[in-house]
Amino acid sequence: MTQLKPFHHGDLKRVLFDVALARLDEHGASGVTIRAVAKDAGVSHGAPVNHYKDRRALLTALAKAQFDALLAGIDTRLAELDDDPGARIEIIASAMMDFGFRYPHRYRLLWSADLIDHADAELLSVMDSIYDRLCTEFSKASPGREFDKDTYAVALWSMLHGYVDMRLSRMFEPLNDSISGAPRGKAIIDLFKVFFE
Amino acid sequence: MTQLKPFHHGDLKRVLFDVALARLDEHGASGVTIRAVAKDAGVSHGAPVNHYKDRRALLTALAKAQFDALLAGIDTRLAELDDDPGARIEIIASAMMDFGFRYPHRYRLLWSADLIDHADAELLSVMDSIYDRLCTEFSKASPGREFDKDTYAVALWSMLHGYVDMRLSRMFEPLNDSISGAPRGKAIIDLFKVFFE
DNA sequence: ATTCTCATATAGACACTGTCAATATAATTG
DNA sequence: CAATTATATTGACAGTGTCTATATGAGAAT
Repeated sequence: MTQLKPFHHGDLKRVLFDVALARLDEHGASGVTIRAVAKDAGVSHGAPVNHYKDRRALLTALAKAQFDALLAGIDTRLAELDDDPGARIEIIASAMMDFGFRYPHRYRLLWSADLIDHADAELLSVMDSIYDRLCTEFSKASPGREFDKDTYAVALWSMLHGYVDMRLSRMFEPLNDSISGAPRGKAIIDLFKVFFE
Repeated sequence: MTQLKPFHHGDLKRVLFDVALARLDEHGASGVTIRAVAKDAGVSHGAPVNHYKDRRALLTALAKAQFDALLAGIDTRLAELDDDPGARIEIIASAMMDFGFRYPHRYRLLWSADLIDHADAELLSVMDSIYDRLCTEFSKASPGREFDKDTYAVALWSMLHGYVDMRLSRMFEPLNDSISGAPRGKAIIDLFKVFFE
C-alpha cells in the first residue's frame, strides 16, 4: 500500500492513457487533444507533459498498446490451433480484420504516421513480431513456391490492411458487399487461400 | 478578354488550389491550412471562404482532382493497349501504385476521411469510375471463376492500396524489400496475376 | 525534525489554427 | 447613375500544442 498514491493525483499516467483511449474510440484521433484529455482527467492542461512529453508521445503510447493487444489476440488464437498452416494463417488474417472493424479509430491510428512516432523502437518491435507470425506460417505452409514467404506475407497483410482501411475511410463501400450473407472481407481471405492451401 | 481578371485578385480560386496543392506536396495535408494558403496566395485569411466554404471543402477539391488525374492516367494507358485483360489489369495496378509512391501526400489525402468529405458526390463518382475499370477487365478476363468479378476487383484494389498505404506510413518497411532488383510492389502484382492469367 | 532535491502540478503566455461577423470595395446589373 | 451582388479585409473568438515560471507534494539526506 506504499505505492497506492505515489503522487499528487495518483497514477495520473494511467488515467491519462485511459481517458485518451476513451476519447479515441469516441471521437477519433482528432478528439485526443492534450487539453481535452487533461480536462477529462481532472488536471490542468500542463500536467500531462510530465508523463507524455507531447501529444505525439501520448498517441504513440496508445498505438503501441493496440499493436500489443492485436499480437496478444493473434497468439492466443494461434495457441488453440493445431499445426495446419492454412488454418493458422486464416486465424491471423481474421484477427487483423476483426480488430479493424471492431475498433476503427484505434486501427486508423496505427497507420497515421503524422500522428504517431513511426520510428518508435517498441512500436516497430511489436510490428515485427506480428509480421514474424505471418512469415513463420508461410514458411511452414509449403516450401518451393513461386515467391518467397516474405512476398506472401506482405501481400496478405497488404490485402487485409487495404480492405480494412478503405472500408474505414467510408469512401469504399461497394454496392453489393455481401456474398450469400458473408461479408466480402471473408471472401477476400478465402481468395487469398489459393496461396496457402 | 472580358473574363481575364473577373475580380479583385483575379482567378483566386485557381490560385488557392495551386498553392494548396504545392503545400500538400511539400508539407502534407497538415500544412494545408486556410491561413497559410491565403498567405501564399497573397490575400487575407478571410478571402478563401468565398471560394471554398471551409478547409474540408478545399481539401476535398484537391482530392477530387487527384482521383481525376489517376483515372485519366489509367484511361490513357489503357487506350494504348490491346485487348489482353491480364495486361490491362496490370496496367491499372501499376498506375495506382506508381501514383501513390510518386505523390505520397496526395495519395494519403485521398483516404483521409477526417480531412475530406467522403460523401462528396463527384468524389464518389470518380472512385466508381476507377472501380469500374477494374471490374470491366475482370469480367472480360475469364468467366466462370470461383469468385465474382467484384471480389477480384476489391481484392486487387485492397492489396494495392494496403501495400502503398503501409509503405507510406513508414512503419512497414520489410528489411529485404527487393527481389533481384525489382521492388516488392512488382512482386505483389505478379503474385496477384494468378487470378487473371 | 529539518533541509534538500526531485517529481509533479498549476497558471499564464505565445503563436498558431478554423470560422464567424462586421465592414469595405470592386464588378455587375437594372 | 443607383442598386445589387460578389469578393476581400479586418477583427474577434474559442480552440490547439508547447514553453516558462512558479508552486507544491514526497522522499531522501543530513
